[in-house]
Amino acid sequence: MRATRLFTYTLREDPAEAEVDSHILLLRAGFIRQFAAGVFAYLPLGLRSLKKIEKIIREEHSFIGAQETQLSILQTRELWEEAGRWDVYGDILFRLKDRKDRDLCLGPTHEEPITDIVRNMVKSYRELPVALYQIQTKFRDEARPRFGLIRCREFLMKDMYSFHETNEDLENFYEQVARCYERIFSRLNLTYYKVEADPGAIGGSANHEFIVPGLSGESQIFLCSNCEYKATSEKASGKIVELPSLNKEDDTKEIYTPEVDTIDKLASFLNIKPADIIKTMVFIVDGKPYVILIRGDYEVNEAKVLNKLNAKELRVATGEEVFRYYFAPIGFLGPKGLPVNARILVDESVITVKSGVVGANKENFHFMGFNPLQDLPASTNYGDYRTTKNGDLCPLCEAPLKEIKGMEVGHVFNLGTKYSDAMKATFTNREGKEQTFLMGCYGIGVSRSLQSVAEEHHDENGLKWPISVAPYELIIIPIDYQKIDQKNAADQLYEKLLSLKFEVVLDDRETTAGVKFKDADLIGYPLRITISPRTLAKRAVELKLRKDGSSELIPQEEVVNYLLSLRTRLFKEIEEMVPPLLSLE
RNA sequence: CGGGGCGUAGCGCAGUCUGGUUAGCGCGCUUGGUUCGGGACUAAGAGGUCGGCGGUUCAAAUCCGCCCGCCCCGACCA
Repeated sequence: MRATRLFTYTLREDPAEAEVDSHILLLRAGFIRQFAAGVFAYLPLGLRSLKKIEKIIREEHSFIGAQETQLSILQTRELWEEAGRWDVYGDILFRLKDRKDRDLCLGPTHEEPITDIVRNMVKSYRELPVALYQIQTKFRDEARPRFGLIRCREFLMKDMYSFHETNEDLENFYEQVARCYERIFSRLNLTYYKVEADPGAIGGSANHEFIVPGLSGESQIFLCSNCEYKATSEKASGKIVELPSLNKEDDTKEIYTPEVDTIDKLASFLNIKPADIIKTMVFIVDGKPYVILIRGDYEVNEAKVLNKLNAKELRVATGEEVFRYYFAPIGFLGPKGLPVNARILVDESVITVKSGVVGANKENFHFMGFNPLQDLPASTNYGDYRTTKNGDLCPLCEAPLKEIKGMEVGHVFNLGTKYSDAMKATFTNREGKEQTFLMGCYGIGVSRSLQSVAEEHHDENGLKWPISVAPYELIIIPIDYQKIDQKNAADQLYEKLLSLKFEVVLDDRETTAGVKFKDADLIGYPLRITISPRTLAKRAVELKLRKDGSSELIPQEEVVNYLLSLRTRLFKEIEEMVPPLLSLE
């Protein structure tokens, strides 16, 4: 491609609308262009990189026997109602009507259509397992699109669904997909963590997210400082650090605490630690009130509560509700003297409080000296209902956990029979009986991955694409293309490299060398060849690597072979990071 | 959805508070000349319904009202 023909532009200044480096650079380098909040067009450079990611995804999926399909973006209400999600999915679903006033939506995900196809086509265990994927534009009317391609309303996603006869088979395939994802992210030269995640509303047993660190991270994860344990903040079950308790009181003692209705106020009013307080929260879970006791320095983890109660919906109760159910104002609620039939969940963290402060169920009063093991009924079950915090201990090895922020680029789910049950998707098993499919679903944010690569690989001058994702592998810059000797040398090399299937740009623009260099750095070509009177005098060209800035003179007659082996080497460096495929059983 | 900020040429901005000539600056773009290894210099140009609609006024980018859009911070997720 000649630079004079390349449909692009570069911006010298940062666009006002972008905040994150990778977003700024993708705009400045002419990879993408925004049309509306969370809606982008890909310009030729951006699309080339995106296609490279797709190609890697396709290759890796072929290794695990998955087949590509393309489901419709337009989906019918009826299908969504079958799995009960038309109403549940809410505002995030783009809804529209056709000319006959029928309800349709734009697919935010494709469990329903895929399950519909498979239940109609697969009737026998002999046809299993099946794994189908697609790379397709998804639509989600996000409450808050942000960070360019990171959180879009229209975005590219690879989604795959697998169908199995046995759970063993599903679990085996799940591991293969997880490995497939690790290979893909490795080939994109992304730093990633595979972390245990919460099954959440989608349900199912196993569930892992692939997180790239940084990027003003939307998700928080915990990494063990010692072992391999990694989990999302929702899933992580850190062990509690015991803190010294207050001096033990013989009995609970009522104290006057005027207008002290938060943990922070109470801690400073009594000059104690939040961990000396037992917090009493009220949540409305599927319409029913629940009291949750938790140590004052922890937050209730809503996902864990939902899982424990196998519930769908949860919210913090209002002050009125709390008073109606427990006859005490928010801020002064406590475990002593609650109605006998109250539903109570107690987090394990309260066990570490030997002499705690709790609400007295009366405005402006608390009790001191509450000992859960004595003062709560012996039948109390203790569970994990808290959000792990920085410094909690690893559940496997008890080393401190550290919290980092990151971005989810991939997710693998063991769905079990959630959708196949709801949609009556069955086949005949080897005993001749009807059985529902066991399903897995697996996603990669493709457009999000593109920006993640840009985020990890850039510097103050611009993008630094790994060769596997670069829109072009190489740019040839003749300092002055109008000079006949430079032009000849550049043209010759360009033609030769094209014939060898190099992805090469020739910067034939009539502009200064500085502009060409700046643009090359900004766009982030991994390799740059400079041809100038200086180099030609030595019958050589200059080769510069974007990733480390190193450069060397290469004799003209050797440059083609040198580039061929260099390209091979760069790909090899990436391949060496890729974990091996799991053997197929 | 709540809170904050912004909308003036392809991009970045000034002008708005305190209404008043032909709405300005830088980058980019066009043409000529001089340059030519890290975003050159110079001369001459082109490019605007000042987000939209309505109102106030002799007069509105500027004041008032309504609407639309974009960005950031929080509740959600690939």
